[in-house]
Amino acid sequence: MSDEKSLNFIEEIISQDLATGKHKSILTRFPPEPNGYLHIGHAKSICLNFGLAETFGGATNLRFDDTNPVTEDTEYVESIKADLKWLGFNWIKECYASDYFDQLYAFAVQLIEKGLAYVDDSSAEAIAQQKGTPTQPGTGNAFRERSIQENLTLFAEMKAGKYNDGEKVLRAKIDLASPNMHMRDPLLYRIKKAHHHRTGDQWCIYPMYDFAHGQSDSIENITHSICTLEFIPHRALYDWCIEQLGIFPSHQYEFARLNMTYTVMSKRKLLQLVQEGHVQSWDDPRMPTISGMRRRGYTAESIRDFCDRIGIAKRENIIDFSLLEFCVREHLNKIAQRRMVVTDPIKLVITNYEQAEEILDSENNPEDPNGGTRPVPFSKELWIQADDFMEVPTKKYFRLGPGLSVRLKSAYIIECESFDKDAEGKVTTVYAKYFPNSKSGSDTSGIHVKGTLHWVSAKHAIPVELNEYDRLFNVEDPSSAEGDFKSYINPHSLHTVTTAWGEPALLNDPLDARFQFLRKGYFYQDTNSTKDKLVFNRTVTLKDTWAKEQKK
RNA sequence: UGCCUGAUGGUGUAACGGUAGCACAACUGUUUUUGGUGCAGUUUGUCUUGGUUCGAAUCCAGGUCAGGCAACCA
Repeated sequence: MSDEKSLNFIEEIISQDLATGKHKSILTRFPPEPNGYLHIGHAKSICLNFGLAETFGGATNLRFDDTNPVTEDTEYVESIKADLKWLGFNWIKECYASDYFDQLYAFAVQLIEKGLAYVDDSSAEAIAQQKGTPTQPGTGNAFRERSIQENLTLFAEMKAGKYNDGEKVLRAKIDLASPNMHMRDPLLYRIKKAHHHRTGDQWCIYPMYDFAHGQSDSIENITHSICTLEFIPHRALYDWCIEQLGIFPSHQYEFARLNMTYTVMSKRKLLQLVQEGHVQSWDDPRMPTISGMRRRGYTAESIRDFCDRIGIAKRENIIDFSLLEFCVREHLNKIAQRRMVVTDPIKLVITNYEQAEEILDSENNPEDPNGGTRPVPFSKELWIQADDFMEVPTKKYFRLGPGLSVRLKSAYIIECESFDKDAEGKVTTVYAKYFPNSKSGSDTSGIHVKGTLHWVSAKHAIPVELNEYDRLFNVEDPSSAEGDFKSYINPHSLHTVTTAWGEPALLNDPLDARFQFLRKGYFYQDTNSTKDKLVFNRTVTLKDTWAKEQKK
């Protein structure tokens, strides 16, 4: 570890554990509950857990924390695995907490035998009340004093299905006066006569998180069990279970979860967005889900780079969305194929161009010396952007206007001569002459222009549809803003451009190609795109210093 | 009134008693056949009050602020 890069606090703990011989090698785990789709916050945890194993020569288990049958489903198991693979991570073992149900049951029996657990017949409300408050100790009840034998019998009956949901629970017997609420006789098992996606109807009692997670870690010999800050108060219980059971001492460490500006990260809120139709699906490109980002065109590399850059610490944070965008642009700039697409088109007629057409070459990627070129047809009538022409140009406007000259990318320098307007005063056609000796690559004209425009030959153009995305919320922190977070949804987060013209090369490009549409942004073909109707999602815009200049 | 975390520029994150650094953002300039990219630069920071020390972001004590802690969820 001679890197200049400093270690985060978990890496420091691990390198010490390795140095002191506490562990010969490390084993981490990523433990999602299969009740929803993975999002960028999970990606942080994934990159941490798998990254740690990579850095220190260990391995990582994928473990589904499936102890609540009513919320979980195999659909989620599959999507989680797909997202993980797409991100580029490989787990050494695929595990399920439900694989340990027998073992966990035996652990509970052990605790009862040691007089450390009891069956409680109280209602949920009664138990909550008896727990006291953070400032007041809890009070016991008579069930707490049941004999070991009685508890054993009752617990076996719970397992056998003798009781209904909510009739009885198994609780640990710890300390009702503990300043840590989680130690006030926490629930270990509850009755749920529900179908489990893996164990079916084999069980009707299910372990709670606190009785399943640490023991699962221990069973798998996880050395470093890493979770988020809200589990800090659970650690005492995690340790208590392991100690009382005398099993492999896994340890829990906590880091701060990811928050990002202009988005929400809780599963509950994301679910609302989908169910109430604010977005179209879990993989809507505006969602912070892994599948949404994938569909939008973010690369796995850029997401991993992002997770690397945000760091790991214990303080609450809210990361600028622009950092994610930076990571995406940085990667895409290196790999994206350059293409020309005109949105909001107006006609440009080259008055002195007499050939039927000619084929020009344009570089696929100026950042890649081996990127090669593609043929681009040029002709007398072209499409250009409406905002690349101004009837009365402002200062520092480097585009087209009466008498102004620009270069057409990979083609010729032109000079604007005149223009037509329609009845409403909207410019419809621009007329310009071209300089035949200014052809790209063999320019002998000696003319210097400040602007270069992208264009598409009208008779060769293919129609494309573009989905332009903006941030989903119009405030930085919708979750802590006053009122309902949904009232801060940006109504313009999706703008669909139905009449755009693309260059013909697009027809032959592979489905999963990454594009930069010159001067517009990075684009990626949508899952609903077809050969007959090409649909592209805007992954991210280009940085636009001209737009900033205009705002001044 | 309790317990647990934490506090370094706008946002993240380093500095492990000895020069407060890096990245993003913002802003300049420069290069450019993308107002992209690249390159160079600028601005902005140790929550507070005491103490220990030659020397404190770092150690100690008090305070302040922020977040968390009670679900038959994870």
